[in-house]
Amino acid sequence: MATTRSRQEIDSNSAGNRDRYEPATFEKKWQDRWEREGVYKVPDEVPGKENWFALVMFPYPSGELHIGHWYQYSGADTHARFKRMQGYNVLHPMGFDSFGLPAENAAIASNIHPRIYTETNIVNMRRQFRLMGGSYDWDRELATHQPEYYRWNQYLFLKLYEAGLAYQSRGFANWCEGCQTTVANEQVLDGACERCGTVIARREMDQWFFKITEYADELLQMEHIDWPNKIKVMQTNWIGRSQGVDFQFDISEYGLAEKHLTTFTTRIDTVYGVTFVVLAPEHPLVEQLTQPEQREAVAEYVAQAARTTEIERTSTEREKTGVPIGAYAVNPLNGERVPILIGDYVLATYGTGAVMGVPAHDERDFIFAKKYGLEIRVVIAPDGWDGSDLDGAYLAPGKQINSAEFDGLSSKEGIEKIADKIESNDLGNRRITYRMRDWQFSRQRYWGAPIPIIHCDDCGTVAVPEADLPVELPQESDFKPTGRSPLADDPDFINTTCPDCGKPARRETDTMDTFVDSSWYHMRFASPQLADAPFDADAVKSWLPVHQYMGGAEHAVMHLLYARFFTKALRDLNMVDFGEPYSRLFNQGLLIKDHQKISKRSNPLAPDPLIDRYGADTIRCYLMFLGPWDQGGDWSDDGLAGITRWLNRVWDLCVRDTSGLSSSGDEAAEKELVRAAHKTTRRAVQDLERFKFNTTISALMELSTEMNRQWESGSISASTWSATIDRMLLLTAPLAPHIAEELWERVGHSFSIHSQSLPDWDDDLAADEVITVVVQINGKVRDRLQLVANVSEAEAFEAAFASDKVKVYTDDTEIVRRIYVPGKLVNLVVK
RNA sequence: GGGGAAGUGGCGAAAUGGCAGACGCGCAUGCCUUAGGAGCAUGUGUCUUAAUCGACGUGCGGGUUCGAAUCCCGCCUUCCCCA
Repeated sequence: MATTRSRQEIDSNSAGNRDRYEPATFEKKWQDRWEREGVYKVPDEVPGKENWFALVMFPYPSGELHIGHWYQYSGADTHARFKRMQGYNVLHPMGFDSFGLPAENAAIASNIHPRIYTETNIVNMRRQFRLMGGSYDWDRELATHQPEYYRWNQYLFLKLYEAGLAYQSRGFANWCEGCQTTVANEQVLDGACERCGTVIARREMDQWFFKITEYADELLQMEHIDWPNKIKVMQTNWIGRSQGVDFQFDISEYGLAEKHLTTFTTRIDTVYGVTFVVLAPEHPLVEQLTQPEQREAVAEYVAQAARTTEIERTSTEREKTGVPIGAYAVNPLNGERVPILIGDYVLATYGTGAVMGVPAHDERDFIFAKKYGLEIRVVIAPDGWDGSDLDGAYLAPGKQINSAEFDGLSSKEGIEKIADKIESNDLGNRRITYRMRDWQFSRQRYWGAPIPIIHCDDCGTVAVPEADLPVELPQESDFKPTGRSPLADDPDFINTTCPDCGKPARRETDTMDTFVDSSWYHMRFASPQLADAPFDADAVKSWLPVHQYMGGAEHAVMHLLYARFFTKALRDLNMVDFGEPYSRLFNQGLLIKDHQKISKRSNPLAPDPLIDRYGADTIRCYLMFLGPWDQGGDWSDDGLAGITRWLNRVWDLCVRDTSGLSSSGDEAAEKELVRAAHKTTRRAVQDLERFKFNTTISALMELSTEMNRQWESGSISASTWSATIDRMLLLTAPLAPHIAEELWERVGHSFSIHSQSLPDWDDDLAADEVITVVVQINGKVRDRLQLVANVSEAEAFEAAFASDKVKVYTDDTEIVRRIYVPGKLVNLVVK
């Protein structure tokens, strides 16, 4: 330091030791003192204060906070600080989502044990969160890879398992070759792995599921939560509720055990238009129904379908293919015998894996029928249809024709009446299906919470007794992925005894999806150190549900859906008394740089050098000033100067020598300054509440300009000046916590500004005395009048007619209408 | 293909039925300075003008209204989600 003088030191020396804003000289000092004095420590209850749980989605410990993290976390911190200064008892905790593939893959790449890698990263990121000036209560920090945390993951799993909400089942799972594990449907984007982009394959294996579908209908109820509509729409679409009918075709002629072939349709009104039936290639009856002469073609097609991804199979662009299997099914409503085909656009996992082919009224069936020369029979007549062939499938409602006794009904009535007939004749049932599948949460990887299950040859699947939790991850396992869980190759881990019969047994070796960890972490924050339960009932009552949740929209149908499910399940187990985890949700936008998402791997921008150069407050404010927080922004260094200048100006205003100010200033000037202060307070408080940090900063910039102007006029009293300084600092504190604290001390107040209340505003003091009334002629602005604030309508018109600029347009014309908007505008409509 | 969000100066943006472009960047001119990646002042949508006045102006085209960036309809473009 003695030899390398900073630019700012040189500046201040050459400027005659002027007192300048040098964040490096005090930011750390305040961070240390906030921590030492526990400014952000929060007890569960404070008399006279309402609790406010401000939760921001916790990060993966990837190693470095990048500027995108800063964007997310400084906005959330600003809002939490705002709420604290509004008088709430604010819980704003931080933790680490420290299990999972990113840490594990990075650890493998650098050949370090995932635990060492993760914990090293956490140390660094905790340091960086401090540099940012986050108002976290570090006593409540949690990390999901710690046995103290994941034992409760295992505990909650057991509770769900006992309640029948977790189960193991064999079936086709989404296999990611890149990640060497299965992933849930929610983690497949466009047929590829959400994490690594590898195309997902189908692989049949034993997997664990949570019965999220049991809550499908309740998950659709979102009127009572204050969430962005966008997220609600995405969840609704993901759940994909559709009402339809299971309808049974007769296949008894083949003498199989199964006498019926069940199809699912949402358009039972078109049932008289069925001219074929399509099965998914994986449908269990395909094998038995296929006739000898078709066997070869069918086998080939089934094999080919198995190699095709689900996304390809259902793509609307792709040609629909299929092969007949030589068998027929009888439509019991009209006795018609129609061919059965297999087609890969039918998925085994949706509905019943079989659909009735109605080419006249379904696009895919239409193309399919054209291609294979199948009959296209119209049963829903379009308006004014002349009986000629259709150019394409007719999907809209219409009138039933060719539909036996239902002819003449509207298709809407047809849906109900035909369903009634099917149910009363025992040919099928109304059924609701969902696009959403159960949540497949077992992973064949090392770095996750072991599923606490023991497999015994005699007793079957046995839950690990609660007293034996946690089932700890073995420290010394070879953690490299092999296609099955690395735990399966660790004899010390896998070999155990059955809790029921005591004979040798094997442990389950799959680990849990990390979304299990994050489905309840908000509850753990209420009592993070509790040793004998996942959470303390009283603490949960104090803090939950989360008042304000903040984070990215990319979790819409993953974390946010899973957490809602978990909360409802725990409610039904009488562990909590609410069904929604997050009462209010706000999604910040994405910060990009050079048209790319900022991430550690692809496009890093490290904040540490920026802080060295500009200070944490400058970076925080700059990020918040880019634009509305929910819209995201584009990082560039260009605009930083504006924030630097503003904070310099704030500094300069606060360190001025006020000894020359008089005890009574000029009345008009004082009024003007007070008005500016109250207006700014109103704007800032209202905008902070709505996460409009950019306009909050604009308002504060305007106030600092106005303060300087009034100072120059020399007619402000010492008391008004200092009251305005206080107001400005209090409003700046949530955004720029360090400079606000430093100046709060310098102007003579005691520690800490962050324990103060935000100032109130008085609408009367904020009101202008003179207002500008716009005069329009036929909607065009022709003059602007300066009038007293409480001007009457008559006076306003009188003033308007007196204006020479207006007279030009009103002479020799007839005024047909006059509009008056109080305090704002006069509009004269002339002819 | 379906659903959703958005489109405003050279740039980030503000205004959600009533003065378009607040605030900031950049730029220009001037002041201060040995110096400027510092500070201060003034100006800055386009056309026209010496300057005013005036005209035009919120992706494009229509509509509703005394009045539309804002509401409605159609189109184009970009982004997100789902196929």
